[in-house]
Amino acid sequence: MERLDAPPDVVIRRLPLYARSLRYLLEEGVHSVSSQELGERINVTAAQIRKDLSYFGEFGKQGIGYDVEKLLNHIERILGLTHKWPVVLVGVGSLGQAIARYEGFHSQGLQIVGLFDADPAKVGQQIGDLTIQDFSQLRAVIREHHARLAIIAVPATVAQSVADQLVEAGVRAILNYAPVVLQTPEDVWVRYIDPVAVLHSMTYYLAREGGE
Amino acid sequence: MERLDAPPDVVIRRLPLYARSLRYLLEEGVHSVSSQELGERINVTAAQIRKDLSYFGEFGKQGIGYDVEKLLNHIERILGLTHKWPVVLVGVGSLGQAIARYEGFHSQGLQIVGLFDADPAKVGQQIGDLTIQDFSQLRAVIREHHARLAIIAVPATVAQSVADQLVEAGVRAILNYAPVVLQTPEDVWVRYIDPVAVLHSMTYYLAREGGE
DNA sequence: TAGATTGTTAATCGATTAACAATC
DNA sequence: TAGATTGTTAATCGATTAACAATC
Repeated sequence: MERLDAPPDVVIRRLPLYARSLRYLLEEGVHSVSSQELGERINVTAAQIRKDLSYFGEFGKQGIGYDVEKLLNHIERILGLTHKWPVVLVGVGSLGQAIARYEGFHSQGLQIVGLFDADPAKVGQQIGDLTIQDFSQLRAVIREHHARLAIIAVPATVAQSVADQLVEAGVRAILNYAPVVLQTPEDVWVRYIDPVAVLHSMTYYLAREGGE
Repeated sequence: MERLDAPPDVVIRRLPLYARSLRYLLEEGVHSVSSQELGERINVTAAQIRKDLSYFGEFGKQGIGYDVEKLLNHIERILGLTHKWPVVLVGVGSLGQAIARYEGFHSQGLQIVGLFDADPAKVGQQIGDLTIQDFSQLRAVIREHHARLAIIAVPATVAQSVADQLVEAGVRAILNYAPVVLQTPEDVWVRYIDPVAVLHSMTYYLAREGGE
């Protein structure tokens, strides 16, 4: 049967994990996988995987499971990963540099097309094959590459202002590493990378366990 | 009334965001805040904040709101942030270096007490006031500092093996930056920092919006 | 006092899981 | 065919929201 409900965001957030696991399986030379097996690899129940996939179609075979490559292709198409996505990166401190250098972005369809920093001493420096540019170039670069994705890796104090400029220049989705909640128009997607908050949520449990 | 239910993990994961927002308010010299105002800052409903806090006690005053400093202190106590937490960091590539250099950990009660890398060329190098050590020292350092928290920033291929060693050495909570799901005993907490997966979940929506 | 806002209960909403007919 | 596993429905579980009495 066909599904017409818009898939919930929780489901969308799991799809990239399914895709990644399938990529690993493919590398290992595994051709077929059941929802059970896939679930064990990523600590998700088999029922959840099947339910999630059912929002998008029927990709498996009863009695057999899923063809790894075919399912991967389906999920990549669903996620829009059939083409490269241009991304601009704002803030080239040590974190920004690590992001710029990480080939895990590039190999996964995310191409950084612009590096920006407010520090005049940094502007002009080369990171890989990109040159750090001044904010004044932000708009032009975003337009030129039709970038709709941006990564913010600036200090918390300026993150909101950077976000405003990005949105103004046409960015539609922001991955924010700065420890502040951004206020953006509702048609702009914002997600957070917040290791300190995550660690603080784990100290809660550690504080309650017996310390040694 | 008193609450006896264990607070759900979603609630625990929001507490650090409340704490951070209260810290900003404190810096701004704001002494009192309502659940409404706090909620607007972090895009959470007032009802949710009040409900979340009710798992831990009564911290506000009807008609007034919350005393910023008092509520912050309460939440920090709940999260176990009244003392510093020793953390070991495994993997000192460019990401690991950025983490090691980030003072946002240190200022928030997270003290990196050991840096480890498999690359003999890196062992002995100094990052800030720490020297990169060989894996053979992992156990000793974890014991010495009673570290129960670890950060993994190694390549995906070795992340599981590193996790195994960490757990074996007594680590109880892991923040994993490697793009693999870790298998650990159920009394070990694992959380993920996964920018690629997050970006891939946003491309889903962008692919469906009108491109320009 | 009147107005504001809490803490909590009940209602709603949404997500996960269990179960099983369909079928490879 | 018999065994395995899908896709889907219904049941369960859990989280969010609305509403309001209590009270500062």
